Amino acid sequence: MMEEVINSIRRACVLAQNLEQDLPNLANQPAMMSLSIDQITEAFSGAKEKMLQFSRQNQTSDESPPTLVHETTQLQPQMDATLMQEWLRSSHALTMDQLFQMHQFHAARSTLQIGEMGGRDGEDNFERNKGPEEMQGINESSSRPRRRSREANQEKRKVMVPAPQFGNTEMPPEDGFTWRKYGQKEILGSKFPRSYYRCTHQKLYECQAKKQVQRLDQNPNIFEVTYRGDHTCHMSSTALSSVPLQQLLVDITQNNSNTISSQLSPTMNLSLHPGGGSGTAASSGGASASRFGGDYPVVDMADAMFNSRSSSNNSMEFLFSPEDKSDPKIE
DNA sequence: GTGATTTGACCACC
DNA sequence: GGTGGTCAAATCAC
Repeated sequence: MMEEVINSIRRACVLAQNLEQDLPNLANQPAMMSLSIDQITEAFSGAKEKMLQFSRQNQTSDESPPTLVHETTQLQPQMDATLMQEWLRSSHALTMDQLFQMHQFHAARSTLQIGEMGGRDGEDNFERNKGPEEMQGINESSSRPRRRSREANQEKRKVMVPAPQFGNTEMPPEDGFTWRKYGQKEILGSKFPRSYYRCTHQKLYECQAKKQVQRLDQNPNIFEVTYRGDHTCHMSSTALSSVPLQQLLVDITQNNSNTISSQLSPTMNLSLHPGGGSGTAASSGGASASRFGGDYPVVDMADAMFNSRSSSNNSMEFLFSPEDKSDPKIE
């Protein structure tokens, strides 16, 4: 059963790889690109369905669940397959969005518009130009140049993230980047405060990526993470791209369904960032700066593929790198 | 000392 | 004027 899941994931990865290779050719063929994306999405969805099915089978057959996914389903009924599916879907949508961003970037910021997935150059440019504008504001006025742009509202990517069951449950699981908390605010109508994070390397790389984290009132075990802006700190060591594919595959092949559950516990993470990672914030008070433990195999693979900013054109190569000869099944 | 978090205040937007 | 997003001084942790 799990082999089917793995095979499905591999098929999806191959499709994604093909898509990336064809991106230059598909730049002027949105229909073809859309079709290709649909195929990849379906492939990942198929794998996800099988994985959930497999997980459910394990759950029903195992009376003494050793995995957190079982504990999760017991402790939080709302965190069922549907919710997980929705979360996976949202995460998936994010990665496809970023794939298009990548493509658009390499298309020399062409005027190509790909529906709602594209058209984010405006914000990017705005964000990158914001610095000087703010400096202008400082010069022109003694008051602090504080601007909440409408553009900032244009691109919001929401992801539902389950809260860890152990360790610091006040923090959402890590997402491959290091974040620095810069604010927290009580939100009207919400029981839980909203936390505001910016990229740790905002200054160093002028990275304008931000995220907001808020627990859902209905289900405190779920974080709603809203991402805004793009990471321009892709050359930093904070990118998930440093995660070797082998390790991700190991997560899948060795941990199978358990990986879905163990991701809920950052304390049980596999070591995805040798050397302790670069998250200086993570080492300070163990608070906001965070990283994924890397135990979301499918999601991580997708994120790794599409979120990777490690290189402008080798986000797939890091998954299917020449060094990755250990798994000849991947072609 | 350095860097992250906390938190009250400020400010833009509706 | 209310609300949400951000700033920045104070504080904390290493």
